[in-house]
Amino acid sequence: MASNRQKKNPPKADDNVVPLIKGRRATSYDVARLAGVSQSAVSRCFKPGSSISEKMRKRVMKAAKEVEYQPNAIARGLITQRSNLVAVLVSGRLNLYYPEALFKITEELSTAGLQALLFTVESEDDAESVIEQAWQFQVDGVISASHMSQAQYDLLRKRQIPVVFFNRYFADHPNTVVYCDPSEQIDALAEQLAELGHKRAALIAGPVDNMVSRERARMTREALTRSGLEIVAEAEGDFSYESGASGLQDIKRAGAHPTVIICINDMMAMGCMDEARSVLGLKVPSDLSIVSFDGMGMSQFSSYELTTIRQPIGRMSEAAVKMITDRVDDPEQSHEKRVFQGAVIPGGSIARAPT
Amino acid sequence: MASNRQKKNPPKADDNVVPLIKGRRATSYDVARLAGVSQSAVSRCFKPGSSISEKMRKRVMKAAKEVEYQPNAIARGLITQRSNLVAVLVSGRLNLYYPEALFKITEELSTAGLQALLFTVESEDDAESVIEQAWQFQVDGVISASHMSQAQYDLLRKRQIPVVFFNRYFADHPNTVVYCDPSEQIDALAEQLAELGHKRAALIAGPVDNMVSRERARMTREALTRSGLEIVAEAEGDFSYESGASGLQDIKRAGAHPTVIICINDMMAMGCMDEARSVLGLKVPSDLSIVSFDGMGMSQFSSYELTTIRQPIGRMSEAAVKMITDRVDDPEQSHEKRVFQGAVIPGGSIARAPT
DNA sequence: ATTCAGTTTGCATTCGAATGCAATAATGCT
DNA sequence: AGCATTATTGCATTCGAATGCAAACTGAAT
Repeated sequence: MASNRQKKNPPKADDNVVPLIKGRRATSYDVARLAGVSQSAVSRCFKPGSSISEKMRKRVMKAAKEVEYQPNAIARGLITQRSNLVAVLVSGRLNLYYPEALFKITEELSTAGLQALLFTVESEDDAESVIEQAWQFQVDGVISASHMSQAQYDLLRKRQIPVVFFNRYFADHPNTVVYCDPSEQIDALAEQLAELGHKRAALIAGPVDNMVSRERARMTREALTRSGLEIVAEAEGDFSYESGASGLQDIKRAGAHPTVIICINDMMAMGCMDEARSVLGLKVPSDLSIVSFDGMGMSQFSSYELTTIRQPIGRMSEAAVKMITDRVDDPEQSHEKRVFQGAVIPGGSIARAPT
Repeated sequence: MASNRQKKNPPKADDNVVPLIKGRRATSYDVARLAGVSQSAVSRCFKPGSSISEKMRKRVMKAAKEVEYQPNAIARGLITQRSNLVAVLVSGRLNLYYPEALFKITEELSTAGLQALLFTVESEDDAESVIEQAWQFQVDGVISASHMSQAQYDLLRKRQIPVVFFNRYFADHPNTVVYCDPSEQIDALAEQLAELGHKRAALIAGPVDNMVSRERARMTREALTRSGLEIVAEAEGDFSYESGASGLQDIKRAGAHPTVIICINDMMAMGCMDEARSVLGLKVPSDLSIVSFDGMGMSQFSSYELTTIRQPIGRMSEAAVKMITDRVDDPEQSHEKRVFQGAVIPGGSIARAPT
C-alpha cells in the first residue's frame, strides 16, 4: 500500500490501474489516486473551511462521486478524538412519555451532526455497564433521561464527558440539566380547585427515588395546603397505568373520601380515572376530579381529556441538545440549568366538588 | 511516542516515569508500559480466545484496572472493520407502538455486544440521508422499522450491509424480514363476527404505501367476505388517533351503517371508539363493534379493552436482532423470513350485532 | 526579472488497537 | 540431558482520515 501512495509532486491520474473497488469500500486514497492528487487534498475537500482551490475541489468531488466515497467516520473519530456520538440514556418501561422526547432529541442531534447511541437503563447496574459501554465508544457526551447514581455521574465527569440531565438532577450538586417547573401551574390549579369547592384531596405520587416525581409531589402538597385543601390520603405509584388504578384502591381502602385526586403523571391518572369509572362506578369529573402532570398526547384522547400540566417536551429536547453540543465544543463551559414553565391543559377532568 | 515503545524483549515495568494519565485517557500502550509488557499482549488480554498465559493476563488486568483502561471501540473498529454499531431506523410520529419494539431491540443488541445507532425517518428524503449517515459510521447492519424505497435498499445491499426489515418488506424481492401474520386470527374473528349476527362491516385502513397496512387490509377484506360480511364502507387513515376518528366520520358521511368496524391498528381504533362514543353517542360494543390490530399496551386500558390481534413484539424484536447478528457474522447468510403468528386478545369491543 | 506575500498542495506522522509472523519460552517425551 | 512440540510473547504493520509543516505555486508589486 505504501508504494501505491504517490511519490513525487504531481501524481499522475490513474498511474495505478488496480481496480478501485473490489468488495472494499473506497477510501480517501482511492479517491486521491483516481483524481491524481494527494490523500490530504481529499481529506481537505471534506472538511469545511480548509484551504483548497475550487479547481481541486471539483476534481476531487468528481472522483469521489464516481466511487461513492464518503469519509469514514470511525477513522475520522480516531484522529480527531471526536466520535460525534452522543449516548442517550432512557428507561424503557417506566414512562411511555419519553419516546416523544427521544425522537425529538435524536432529530435535533442529527441536525447538529451528531448521532444518538441509544441505551436503555432499567436499574442502577444497567447504568453501570451502560456508562462503560458509552466510554468504550468514546461518546462525546451523554444525555440522560434515566436513573444515574451520584457515583456514576462523578465517573463521567472525571472522564471529562459532558452530561446533560433530562428531567432529573442532583439537587445538591452542580450539574447541567433541563427540566420543567410546574409550580406556578400547580398553584393555579390548586387555587381553581379551591374555588370549585374542593376541600379534600388525595395524591398519587411517583417513586420517591425519582427527583421529578418527588418535586412534583412536594409542590403539590404545598400548593394544596396553601389553597386550603386537606390532603386526606397519599398513595405511591411507579408511573404506570396499573399503579394509578391500584393507587386509587389504596386510597379508598384507607377510608379516605377525596373529591379530587392529583396524580404525579398522566399515565397513572388514566389508570386512576379508568378505575374510578369502571370499578368504583364514579363519574369523572362530577363525582371525582383528577389532575395530573405531563401532558402526553394520549392524555387528550376523548376518553380522558385530562386536566394536566404539560411539559414543553419539544423545547426541552432542543435545549438538551443545544446544551450538550455547547459542551462538546467547549468542555470548559460551565454548568447550566434550563428551566421551562409548564402550561395547564384545561381538559375536562375537573369540576365543582360534589356536595 | 515511537521511542517510548518498548525496545527489546523483556521491557521493564515503569522504565518510563511519564505520568500515564494527564487529561488523556489510558491507551493499551499506557497499560503495556505500566505492566512492563508489549501492547500486543494488552490487546490480546481484551480479546477472548487469544493465546495468553494466566500470569500475563493477571498482570495486565491489574495495570488496566489501575488506570481504568477500556479498549477504544473506535480504534478497534477501524482495524477490525467492524464497528459493532447497528443502525435502527424508526419512524417517529406514525406509530406509538414501535417504542416498545425499539427498546426491546436495543436491549437485545446490547446483549449481543452491539450498539443501536438510532435514526428517525419521516420521509423518503430522510431515509436517503440516514442511509448515508449510517454508511459513514460503518454500521455493521441495519434494522429498519421505517419506510425505505427499493433503490435505497438496493444501495445498502450493494454496499454489503445486511438489512433486516421489521414489519415491512418488499413482496417481489428477496429480503430478510420479520413480521406477523394475522391471517388466521382475522379469519377467526370474522367468523365470530358472523356468528354474532354482523352483516355490514366497515374498514379503516392505513396508508396504502405501507406494506403491513396493505396486507392487513387485504386479509381483512378476504376474511370478511369469506364469512359472509359485506364491506359497506372503507376509509383510509394514517395510523393516528385522529385519523381513526375522522375515518369513522367519513364512513358515516358516506351514509353507511356498519355494525362493526375493523381498524388496521389500535391507535385508530381508539380514535374511532372515542369518536363513536363521545361524538356520535354510540355505545361500544352494543351499538358498534370494533376490532383492530397490534395489541399495544394501551389498547387494554379499561376505557378501550379492544378486541385486537396482538403481534408478539418481544419475540419479533429478538428475532430481528438474531437475524441481524447472524448476518453480521456471516454476510453470505441467505435471506430469511420469520413470520410470527398473531394472537387474539378477546377484549370487550365486540358484541352481538344490534337489531 | 526579482522579490515577497499569500495560497495551495503534498509529505509524513498521528490516533489506538489488532494481527501475521517470527522469536522465544515452556512443556513433553525419549 | 537433548530434542521436538506447543504455547506465549513481541515486533512491525495495518486500518482511514486529519493536520503541522514545508515545498511549490500564484500573482502582484517593484
